[in-house]
Amino acid sequence: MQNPVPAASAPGKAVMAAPKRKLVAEETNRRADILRAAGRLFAEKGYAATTIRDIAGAVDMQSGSPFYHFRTKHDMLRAVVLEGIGAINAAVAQAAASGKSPRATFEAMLRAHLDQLLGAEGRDFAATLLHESRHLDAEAQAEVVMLKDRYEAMWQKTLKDLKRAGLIAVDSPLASLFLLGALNWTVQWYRPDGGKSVAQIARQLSSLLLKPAG
Amino acid sequence: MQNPVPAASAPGKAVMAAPKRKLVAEETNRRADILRAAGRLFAEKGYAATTIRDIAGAVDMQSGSPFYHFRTKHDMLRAVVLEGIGAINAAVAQAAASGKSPRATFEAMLRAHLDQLLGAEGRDFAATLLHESRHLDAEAQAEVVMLKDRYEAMWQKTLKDLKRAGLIAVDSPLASLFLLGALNWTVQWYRPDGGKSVAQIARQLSSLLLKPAG
DNA sequence: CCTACCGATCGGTAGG
DNA sequence: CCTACCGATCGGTAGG
Repeated sequence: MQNPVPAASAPGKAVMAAPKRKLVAEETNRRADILRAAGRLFAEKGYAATTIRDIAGAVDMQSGSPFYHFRTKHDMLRAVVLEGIGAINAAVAQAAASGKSPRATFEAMLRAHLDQLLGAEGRDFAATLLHESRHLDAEAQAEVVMLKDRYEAMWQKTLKDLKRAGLIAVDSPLASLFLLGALNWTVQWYRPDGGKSVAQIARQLSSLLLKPAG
Repeated sequence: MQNPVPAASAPGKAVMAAPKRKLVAEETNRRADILRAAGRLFAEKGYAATTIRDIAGAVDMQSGSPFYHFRTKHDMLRAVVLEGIGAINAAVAQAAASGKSPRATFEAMLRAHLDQLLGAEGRDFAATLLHESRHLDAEAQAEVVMLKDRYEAMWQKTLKDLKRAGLIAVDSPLASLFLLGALNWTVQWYRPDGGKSVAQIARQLSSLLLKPAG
């Protein structure tokens, strides 16, 4: 949304069509490069301790150049955080709609959430979402809160399904918060080269909360 | 440990004893004031976004004066974080040694942990411990990791006791991590003026994890 | 603990 | 997207 097409590539004659398309794609990639680098640095050092020069250097730009793609540093944070919650929401919603049994659906949702938090593609966006959202301005924070509420409601609904199926004793909102806490805390201790896979962690959490099968 | 007695209060004659003692007490209080203010600001805005001028202003000092009590901003962070983990450790260890039944001991430990995280006296130190420790240097981080490991071992032992008493199905290290995640995540959603008290939260988490009584 | 200050660094911009 | 730059702010210090 920010400078999707720079002023430099103003509309030209028909002969310009091909180069223009390529330019747009390159610019989009550059923007995505900056976002990935910003996400990694925000996750590693925190938003306030990350400088524009850090981000620019990570994508081999000069310090003023990121501002061609983003208006402010704050806009980068906003984009990273929204990417984080968007990816988690999409992944877990897909798992929730898989049409399997309540227990299998629940485990698929746990896996999806953990994949986003711990997997290489999503973890920097997720960590920034979890730890740096307070640096957003009030408007962006309200946006994030709305998306978070929607996300938590999805888990609340899943707990109700599990209760109805007799697989869980309590489906209070508090139970959702405990569950999300156990999930989100994994970013503090999970190591990719540790003994446990994401699928194993999901299964153990499931078996801790649900009644034994059969 | 940092400037416990400033050079200004060098040993004098006997007549100096009383004023000197008072001076020391005042200086100690000033240091504690700074630490509380730093904890609050670190918890609210994060370490990197908090300036020495913020902290000095919060205790009505000029911007250079905190350095009379602390060598660097980093030393303040270290002191805040160590105060945080020290207080949690002490509170939960006391609950663990209460000599009650396994279930009652467990609930007392949950309450103690949550009191430190959510209560007015400890929450800023605890939040700084949980969210800002990454800004510590390697040496201080190792110190914190050691204390954290000791703390987690205490919970691990408690889970083993519960297992032995037949109150819990699984006492793996992973279960400890899930439990601590559910506990530590409360700082993200708990509101003092919300509907639930710390004791209620502790009881609900206990009943979610333990088998029904009797 | 204050006054007065310093060098370094920061987010952002004008003009190309 | 780079060059060159600006005003603001930062952690920290010397001297009292």
